[in-house]
Amino acid sequence: MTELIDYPPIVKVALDVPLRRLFDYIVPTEGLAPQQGMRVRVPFGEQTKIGVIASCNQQSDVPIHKLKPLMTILDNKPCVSEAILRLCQWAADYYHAPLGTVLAGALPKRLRLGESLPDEMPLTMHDTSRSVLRVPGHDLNAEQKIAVDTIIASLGHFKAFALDGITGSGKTEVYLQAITRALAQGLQVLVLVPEIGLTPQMIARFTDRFAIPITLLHSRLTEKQRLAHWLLAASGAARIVIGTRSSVWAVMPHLGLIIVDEAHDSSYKQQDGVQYSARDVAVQRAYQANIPVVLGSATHSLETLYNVSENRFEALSLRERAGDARLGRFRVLDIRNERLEEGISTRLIKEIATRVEKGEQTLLFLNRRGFSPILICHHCGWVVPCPHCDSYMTLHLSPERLHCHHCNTVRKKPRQCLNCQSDVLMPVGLGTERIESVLNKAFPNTEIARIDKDTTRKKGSMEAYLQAIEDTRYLILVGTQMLAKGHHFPNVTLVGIIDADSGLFSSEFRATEHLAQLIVQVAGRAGRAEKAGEIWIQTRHPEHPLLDILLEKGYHAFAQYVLTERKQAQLPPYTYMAMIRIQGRKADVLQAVLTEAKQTVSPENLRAVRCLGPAPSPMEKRDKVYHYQLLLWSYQRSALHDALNQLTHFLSHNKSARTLRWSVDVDPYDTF
DNA sequence: AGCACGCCGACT
DNA sequence: GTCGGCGTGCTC
Repeated sequence: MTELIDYPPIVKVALDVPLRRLFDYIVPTEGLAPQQGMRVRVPFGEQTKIGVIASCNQQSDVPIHKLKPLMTILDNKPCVSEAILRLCQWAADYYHAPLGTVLAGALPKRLRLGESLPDEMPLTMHDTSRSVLRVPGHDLNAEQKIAVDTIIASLGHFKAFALDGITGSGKTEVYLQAITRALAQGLQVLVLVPEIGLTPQMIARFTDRFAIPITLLHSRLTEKQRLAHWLLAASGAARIVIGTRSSVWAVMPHLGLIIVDEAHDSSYKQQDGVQYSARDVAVQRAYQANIPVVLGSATHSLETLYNVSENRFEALSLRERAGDARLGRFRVLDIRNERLEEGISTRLIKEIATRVEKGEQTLLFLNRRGFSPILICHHCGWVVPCPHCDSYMTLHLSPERLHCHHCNTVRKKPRQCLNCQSDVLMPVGLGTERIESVLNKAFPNTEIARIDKDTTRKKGSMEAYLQAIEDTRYLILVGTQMLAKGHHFPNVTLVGIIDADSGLFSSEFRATEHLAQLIVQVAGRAGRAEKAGEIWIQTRHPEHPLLDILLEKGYHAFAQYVLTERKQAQLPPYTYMAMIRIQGRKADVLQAVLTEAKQTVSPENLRAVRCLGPAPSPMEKRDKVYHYQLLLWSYQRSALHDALNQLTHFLSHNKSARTLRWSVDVDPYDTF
């Protein structure tokens, strides 16, 4: 036993390396006492790294001669609070990610790089006697009042709410009044939004209402600003924090309420690195902190609606449309055998023309940018491929080029077919640019705005477009679904969904859900009091049951129908799904590694977990790299979890797998 | 992920 | 001769 007594104090440190374990270091006798959540600088191989102490005063499994002493303890009090460390530990476990990587995503870059915390944190303001309100709230209708009262009554304990409110139903007013009460109790409030640039109207409502500063956390901040704002939240001085995805990790010592606005939005799912869902992490955070969380949306995800039906979440409904807003009318436009002008039916062109004459705006959606997805030889059928991917190059017109949307390769548009030297190369298929050009021909004297990734790349250009649209400087707007997020366009009286069929017949299992969300979102965003908008949907399947249910009975009936389909197909939310993705330069190696990995899952686990693959990803080769995947799903979360543990264990230790890139995606958003 | 080490090919 | 390609191994 003497060696136990003589064993020096050690700390377990989480480092941002792709190794799913902690590293033990000897604590030098000099200096400050280490505590959980403090940052340390440690030697690591030939380098030094900054990590976070995950635990203290523990035994090490590593022989003492292999342990190195840590270099410095960077903090004199924990930089990561106990609550956030616990949340990160949960996430590391749930998403099968290294704790150090999760923690790295939770900290501002400057803290990750070792910048010291200020000695004196800003003093915390807890003057609850002073009013936090600049102006009193609006009068509430009956449903709003129930919602606010229910949320307020749950302050102080865990409860998850699905606040269901169409645009204009007064969801934001419910947030504001619930927040007012939380602030009056001296609590901090965290508001998550999909993209800060798309919510200027909401932020304006907050700053107009509250006399206290609103602290923002989003990607457009400089690192210096981000650190300052983060510190305000961590000190408790910031009472209201509005932020995007990664703000779900912000240290907030007096957190009392979390709101996730537009909770169905896909931008809450991180698609690289640790593939977490900020919506789900927010619910877990509320659970751990024993506080309420409100998920707000007009088109809740099927997961959320399922949680409501299972009584895990409580539904709060705002069905009345407050004030002057009116929901648009739907029209299904059967385009079978119709003459199409570059994808747009003459009927839709005519409808646009009547709006243009009246000076009203039209909004057209197509979820593909560029001019045309392929360029094909009219004589031999040759299509211009991407040299690095298993895909074809998208034709763009201004500037004229071929562009691969998967690896960003750009090349000149060829004059002739490289196969048969024919000079008849035809663009096939639709993109936003093509829609724009046909409308320019049809409406030569009308201003047309195209809004997609190509036209809004520059900082502030989206905001500029939104302002110009509000000022009716454009009568026709063409865009991808980024145009559908967050804005209300009162002068828009016509919305066109150019291609509903690509959503109805996609191989992605969430495609119909996303199409329905888009349709309902745009229906709520267009129109005003005296003139409700019309939503025209072009399809070759006007009798499609999903379209019929959505338009006749609404999103909820649609959601129930799709849920029964998901149940029959054994898909989420009835089953739990995960995806292992692996990337490398040799397809056969990827296939072999995943095959071997799959074989290591124990038989008792495989009985409860279904495993599909290994298979090449939908686009096998992307940017010179091959992608393979293993799809797993189970009725039992724990069985899936165990299988993932076995797989990640194998991949971490297997010789050929260690040199490859691989990732785990729990609750994948798509199977791509 | 980084970084070192080590073994083969084509260049000042 | 050696510079540098990337396969292999390791990080408390």
